[in-house]
Amino acid sequence: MSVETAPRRRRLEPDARRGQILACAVRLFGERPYADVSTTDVAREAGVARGLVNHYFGAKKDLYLEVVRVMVTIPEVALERLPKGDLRTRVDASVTWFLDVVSRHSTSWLAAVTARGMGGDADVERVLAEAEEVAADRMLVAVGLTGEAQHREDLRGMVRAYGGLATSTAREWLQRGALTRDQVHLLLTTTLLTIVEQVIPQVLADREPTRPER
Amino acid sequence: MSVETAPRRRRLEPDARRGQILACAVRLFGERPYADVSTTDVAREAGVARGLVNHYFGAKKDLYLEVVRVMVTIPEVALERLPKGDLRTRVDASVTWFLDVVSRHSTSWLAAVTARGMGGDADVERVLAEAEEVAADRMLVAVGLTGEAQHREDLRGMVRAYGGLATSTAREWLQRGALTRDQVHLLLTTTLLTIVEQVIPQVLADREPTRPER
DNA sequence: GCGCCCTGTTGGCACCGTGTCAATAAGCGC
DNA sequence: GCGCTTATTGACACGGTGCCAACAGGGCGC
Repeated sequence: MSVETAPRRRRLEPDARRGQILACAVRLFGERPYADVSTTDVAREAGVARGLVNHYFGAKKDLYLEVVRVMVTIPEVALERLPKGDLRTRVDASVTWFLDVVSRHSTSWLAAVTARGMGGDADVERVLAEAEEVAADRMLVAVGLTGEAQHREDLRGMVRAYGGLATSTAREWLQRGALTRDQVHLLLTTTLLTIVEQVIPQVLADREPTRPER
Repeated sequence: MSVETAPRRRRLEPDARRGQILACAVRLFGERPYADVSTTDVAREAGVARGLVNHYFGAKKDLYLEVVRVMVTIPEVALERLPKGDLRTRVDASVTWFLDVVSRHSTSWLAAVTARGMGGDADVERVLAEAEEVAADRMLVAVGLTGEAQHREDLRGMVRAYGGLATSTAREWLQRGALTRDQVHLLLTTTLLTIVEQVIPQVLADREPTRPER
């Protein structure tokens, strides 16, 4: 009667084990704040000794960085097939796409965005900033503002700021339930349209008072 | 030659001691993230035994809550003397006031806002939410949207969302230096104007399809 | 002025979570 | 089956936290 059907130790390939632990960590950090999740919890969840977590990820903060990176990495699948139509259409489609993706991964996305740096940690801030960066660039091409090489930095700043609006608005919808999806959609499209049509042209114009016309 | 000018122990009134410790904590948490500030640091900064910190504030998190509460509490002095003029004027004045106050207390304000809950902590989130609430209400009266009793919740949601834009935009200016104050001012005024004039009327209209006209 | 008592203040204790490392055994090749 | 590589473990030390009984500052009554 072989009771020991499961050997207490099972060897996995490093990549597999690492991925399994990371998956468990993502789940736990998604439902509880940073300080309330111990590496022991992660290890228990993965059915593994606590030391192994440190072996694969180093410090707890490093594990958390990986987790946040996974959480904010959005499936960059589509978005390549919507640049047709005028500005309003593209803006509308972009907002729709954004609301779709955040509502689908709402819990983990909320956790990642809410966890703005476990109290101002520099490294976490960096990871969030990188994600903002790619999102902003993607948004720039979506609304067709790829040129303007010399103002690229100003534009990125504007779009990153708009990202803050998108984040807080989505939170009002998904977390607080204070707004409906339609209201959020309306707010985000109208605002983005205003920024692109009114704010950005004025910024581009103001930046070169040194070279009037010619 | 009385060398012992300073008795190693000095008794202060509870309020005074508590306030002194809190002031030191505000300074430390303003320049370093939550995890990097130990209660020992706070005690040393205040020239006091570590146990006293726990005696007055309980757990470290409770002290942090007090600190955040202090950081986000804005001097509610003025703002009562700007409701003259049309909408554009009032919006402009409100944004100017906001930018003034955040730039004056930039470091502590940034620390508080960036510290979105030390990794999603519920209590810290609550304190931030309360601050957002009063800021939103203040903004509502500033732009003259006090009526509309039945839509108050929707309006507050909108304004809170706009607060996210204000936050991220100010961060682009103060922390990243990616935008100038003029650019921030332009973005915030134009956007707020759009929200009040275009988005909100539509929301108010859409909410009552059950009572068409009469 | 001298003591007493109230209470602000201290130092040390026990506990928990983390990071590290040598020891262990799983599983593949022979 | 044997041995070797290495994934995995358990125990150790360390630092930070919360708690508590003991201490002493300084105001009060005498």
